[in-house]
Amino acid sequence: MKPTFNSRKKDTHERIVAAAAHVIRSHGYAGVSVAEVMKKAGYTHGGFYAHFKSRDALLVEALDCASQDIAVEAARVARLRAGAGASEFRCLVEAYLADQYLGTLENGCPIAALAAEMPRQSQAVRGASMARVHQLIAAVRSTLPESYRAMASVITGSLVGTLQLARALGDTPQGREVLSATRESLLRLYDTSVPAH
Amino acid sequence: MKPTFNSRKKDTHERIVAAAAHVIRSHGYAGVSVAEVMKKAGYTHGGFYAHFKSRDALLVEALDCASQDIAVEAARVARLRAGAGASEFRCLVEAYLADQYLGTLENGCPIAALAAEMPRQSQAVRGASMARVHQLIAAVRSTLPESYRAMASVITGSLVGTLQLARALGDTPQGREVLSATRESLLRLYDTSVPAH
DNA sequence: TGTACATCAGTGAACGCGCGTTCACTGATGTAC
DNA sequence: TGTACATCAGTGAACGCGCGTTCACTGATGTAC
Repeated sequence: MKPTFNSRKKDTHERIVAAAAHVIRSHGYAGVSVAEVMKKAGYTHGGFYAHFKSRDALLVEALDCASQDIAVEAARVARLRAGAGASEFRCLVEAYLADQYLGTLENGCPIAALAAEMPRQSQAVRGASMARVHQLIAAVRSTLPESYRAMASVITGSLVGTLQLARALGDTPQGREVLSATRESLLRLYDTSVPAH
Repeated sequence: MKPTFNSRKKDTHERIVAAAAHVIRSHGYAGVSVAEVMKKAGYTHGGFYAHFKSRDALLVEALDCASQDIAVEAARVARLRAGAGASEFRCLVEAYLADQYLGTLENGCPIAALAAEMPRQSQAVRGASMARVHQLIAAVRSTLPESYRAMASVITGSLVGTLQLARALGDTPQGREVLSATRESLLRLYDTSVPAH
C-alpha cells in the first residue's frame, strides 16, 4: 500500500476539480483557463496534465462536481424546511431561486450558468451536459404531484430562465423582484401542499 | 455631398454589425473574435477600428441589431397569424419557441443566447443587455390580458429557459418534446383567446 | 471630356499577451537493508 | 534506528497559436479646373 502518495494525488485532483466547478459557474465553459484554475487550486499550471487528459476532461469532471454541490445544498435546504411542513416543491423553488444567487455566480445551478453554451461544446462535454439537463428535469418532476408531472419541462425552464434574467438585472430591486415574482407564481400555480399539518 | 463615400462606409459598418449579430447568438459574447467577424462580413481585420472604438462597442451594436432582427421576425409571424384569429400571446409563444431554433443558433432571441454571460460583461455591454431584458419582459407583458400581467417575469423566464434547455438537448425528439410541452403549457395557462371570432 | 490631385475605406504586417499543451527537471515521500 | 536508493507529484520554461489593437500604406473614388 502507498496510502500517502495515492491520497495526496487524489486530494490535489479533487481540489482542482472543485476550483473548476466554481469557475464554470462564474465564467462559463469558455471562461475556464487551465492556468487560472490551477492557480486558484494552489498549484502551477504544469502539473495539470498529470491529472486530466485535456481541458475538456476537466470540464466534464467540473460539471459533475458542481451538480453534486447543488444536490447537497438542495438536500440541506429540504432537511431544514421539512420540519416546517413545506412541500418538496416549495423547498426546491425557494432553494433554486434564492436571493443569494443574485450576488454570487460561482454557486448555484450549473445548468443555469451553462445551458446556452452546451450546444457548442465537444461531444464529451455536450453529452455530460445533456445528461445533467435530463437529471434536473427529472428532479423537478419528482417533486410534483402526479397531475402536474407534464409541467416538469416548463417549470424547469422557468427556474433556469428566471435565475438568468434576475442575475442579468443584478442584485438590485428589479433583479430581486423578478426572482420573488417567479417564486410566487410557481408556488401559486403548482404547490398543492397545505402549510399546516 | 459625398453620397457614395458615406454610404459605402455605412454599408460596411452595417455588414460588420449584422455578421456580429449572428456570431453573438451562435457563439456568445465570449465567442466573438474581431478577426472572425470581419472575415464573415467580407473584410480583413485591420479596418475594424475605423468603424468601432473597441470590441465592446461592436458587442453593443450587435445586440441592438439582433434585437431588431427578432422584433421584425415576431412582427412578421404576428401578421401571418393575425388573420387566423390567434391572440398576440399565442403568436409570441409559437414564434419564440419555434422548432426551427433547435437547429440554428444564429437566429432567435439574443437574450436566450446571452443571458448567462450578461453579469460578467463590461459596464457598457451589461447596461445595454439589461435594457434588452427589461424590453423583453415588457413585450411579453404587453401581450397578456390585464389579470395576468404580474406573470410577465415567470413567462419570460419560461421562454428563455425552455429554449436553452431544448437547444442543449439538440434537434432530437427530446429537444422538440421540451419545446412543445412548454408551448402547450403556457398557452393552456395564459391564453384566454377563443379561436373563433 | 480629360487630366492632376485629394480623400479615405480597407489592407496586411506587427505589437504584446494569454491560451492549451509538452517535457526535462526537482525535491519531498516512501522503501530496502 | 540510520543510510542509500527509487518513486513520482508538482514546477517552470518553452512550443505554436489566436487574440485585441495599432499603424503605415494602397488604390479606388471623387473633386477641380
